[in-house]
Amino acid sequence: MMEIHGAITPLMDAELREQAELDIQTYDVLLHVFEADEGGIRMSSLARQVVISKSGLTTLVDRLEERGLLQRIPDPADRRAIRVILTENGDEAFRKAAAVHMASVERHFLDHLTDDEARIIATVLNRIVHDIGSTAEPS
Amino acid sequence: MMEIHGAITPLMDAELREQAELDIQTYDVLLHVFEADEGGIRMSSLARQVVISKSGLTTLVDRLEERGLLQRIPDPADRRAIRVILTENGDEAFRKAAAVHMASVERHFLDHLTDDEARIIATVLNRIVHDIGSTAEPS
DNA sequence: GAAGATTGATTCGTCAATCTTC
DNA sequence: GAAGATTGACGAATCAATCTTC
Repeated sequence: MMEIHGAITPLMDAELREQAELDIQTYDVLLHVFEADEGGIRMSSLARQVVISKSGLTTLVDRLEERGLLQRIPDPADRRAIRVILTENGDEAFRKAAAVHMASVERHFLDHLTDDEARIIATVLNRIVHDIGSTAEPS
Repeated sequence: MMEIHGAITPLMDAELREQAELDIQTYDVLLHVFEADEGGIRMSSLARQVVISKSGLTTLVDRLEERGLLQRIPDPADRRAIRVILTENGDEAFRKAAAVHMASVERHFLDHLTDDEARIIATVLNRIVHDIGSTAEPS
């Protein structure tokens, strides 16, 4: 699995860069902001969902805000917190990137599987995600 | 799969660091050097096998040579090339790390699968590795 | 005092350029 | 001129420390 991930990720990353001007890390961030919708999502919550540290997310959001894809807004309920939302441009860029990404996943992964295999893999992976989430919660 | 990888890799990386004083990247490099054995392996060949650039590998091997785990030796057949071999310490460190890593893989991954599922996944992943290797050979 | 977020120092990876050997 | 490897400049991620608000 490590090998697959190591082989496929660079391919998808390259395709996203070329066709959507986004790296895969950024795509992941935009995805979670997109899914949040309505009032956006907290920085700390976002940092937990993507594979990046809190401070790493700060600088990444800095860059995306400069590019006009994201916007920071104050949290109405907690003055310590900052919420992040997609701009018009960010929404557009994400939708375009999502199409590219879906095509990548299909071509590099799903096309190599039968339906039965895909079902089994989905089942297993979901189970592992669930198991890990419940047991090994690192500090 | 991205999610699993993002969740498991940090766990295994942390365990390797704590119990074997190696990060997962380094483990991967030592593994390939270990598998080469007898005369070692070329830097460029190693760079292709692990997920890292040529120059990134140079600096990583620099650090591992300073720690006394690896050693550079001239290639007897090609004076441009440099071969990398494990030192005694490197061999010992790798064997220890391998034990830790195997235990991690079992606990975080294999234990969540039935034998049938493991077989199917192995089959599928091998097929994908093979397919990718034959089609998308990036320049 | 703890949670949310940022900043600064350090570390490491990548890219382009360079040097040597084929 | 191409392949093997290294170097230096630059970008970005992590950790610890800091500031503000709860």
